[in-house]
Amino acid sequence: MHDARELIGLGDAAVAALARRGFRFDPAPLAELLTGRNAAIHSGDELRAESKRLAGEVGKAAKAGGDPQLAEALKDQARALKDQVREAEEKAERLGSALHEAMLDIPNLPSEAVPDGLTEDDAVEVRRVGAPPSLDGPRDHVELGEALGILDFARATKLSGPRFAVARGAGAALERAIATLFLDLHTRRHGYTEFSVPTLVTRETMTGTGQLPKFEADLFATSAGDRELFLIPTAEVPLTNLHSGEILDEGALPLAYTAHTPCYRSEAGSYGRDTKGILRLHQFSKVELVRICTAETSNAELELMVSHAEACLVELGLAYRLVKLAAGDISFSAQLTYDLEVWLPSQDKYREISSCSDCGQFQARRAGIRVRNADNQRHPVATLNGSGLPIGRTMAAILENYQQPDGSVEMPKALVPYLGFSAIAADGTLVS
RNA sequence: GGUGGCGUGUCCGAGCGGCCGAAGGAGCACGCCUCGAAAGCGUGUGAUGUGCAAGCAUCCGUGGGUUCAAAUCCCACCGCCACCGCCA
Repeated sequence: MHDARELIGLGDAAVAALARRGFRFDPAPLAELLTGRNAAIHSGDELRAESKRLAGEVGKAAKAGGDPQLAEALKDQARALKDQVREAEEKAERLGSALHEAMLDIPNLPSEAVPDGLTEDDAVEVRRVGAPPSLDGPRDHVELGEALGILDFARATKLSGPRFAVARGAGAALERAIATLFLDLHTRRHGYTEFSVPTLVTRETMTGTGQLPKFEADLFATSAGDRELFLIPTAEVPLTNLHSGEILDEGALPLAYTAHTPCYRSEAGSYGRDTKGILRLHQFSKVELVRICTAETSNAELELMVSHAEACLVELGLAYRLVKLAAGDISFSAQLTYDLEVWLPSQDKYREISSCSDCGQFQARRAGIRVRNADNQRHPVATLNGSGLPIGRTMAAILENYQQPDGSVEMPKALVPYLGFSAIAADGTLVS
């Protein structure tokens, strides 16, 4: 969420910046709500001050044992004043919440560093790392996974419907090994603190990071009795909201948090896309990175976080490229986003595996996360989040990139200690 | 789910319906003292809104209510603690 005064003050610059991401912004009605609300607050304050003064006089009149008629007259005045106070308060409340609701629907401003364009095709490539393997007629991860007996889509559908997967034997072990490798990497080498967090969260928590109120259709929700909880689409939500409503000491920043959690997404609106395999599921698991820092350092922090996500791919020996997303393609809360795309031999192209975003102060304002600086001033912090990395897509990339002509799949060296085997033979047996 | 107790500032902890944003401690910051430190002494030390500012207003778990006036009275809810029941 933006600071209303600031956004309105930006005027045409804000309109232009939001237009870059395809959002039509009209500051006029907001400005009207803001000035109306402030005027109502002001008059309410004045009336209340007068009311307090009167109450004091009533007290004096009554205590002094003075004129009881005077006290009664003052009470009448005070009663009349109270109606006016209430009126002003209601007006301020009404205009204030209208303003707030309008503000909740306005996306973050793309940073100037973000390239123009509205689609993923407008992303700008930053660099390519590693060389895709040369494979003759590569099989895709679905074919490989089913042949090896480590992925079972038919039974997953039986259990839960489309867009779910079952991993079996070495497949399940592989998921577990990948997650552990990533967590070890981030906690031991990159300095992140690991968390285990709730994956069901309140509406308020979802609003803090910007998933709500606008994108309710993308979420799975649960209810039990009169309780309503949402399944997290990413650990970004609980990790970032860990500090909602808090004032942090500048010296404690940056905070670097990681968690491995299941993620749930309705995937509404992606009907035709990636219907096959484990690239796009309603439930997947992911190791997430979150950094909380001052607004001034968020640029550098984003570069750092991207390097941490990249390290996962380097560690696994997977070829990838880094792209900077176009203004129209970054997520609602982001002001700058890098995507990591891993090479997928079956598709003969790079596919998104990580999204690393600098949300600036946008989420912090919603969630009320602030920092106190040396001068005792308070400002919203900056929040960043990135996948580091999703387990399923990583597994798909490993299967496809490490497949051998004989139908077996080698395991990346970094995973062997976690797995206890170095390859899966074509018939599904493990090679130690 | 049942019964009882409790929810006040960074923490502990007082608080009679008006003089309470709130006593008193602790902590922290600064100053004095000291060769330096500890102790001691002094001063300061919450947040939010609004306003150029001075200021004004709001906040004592949350939301309602009573009253001219609520941290203080009433109601509901939430959370925490203890015991009981149930349970992975």
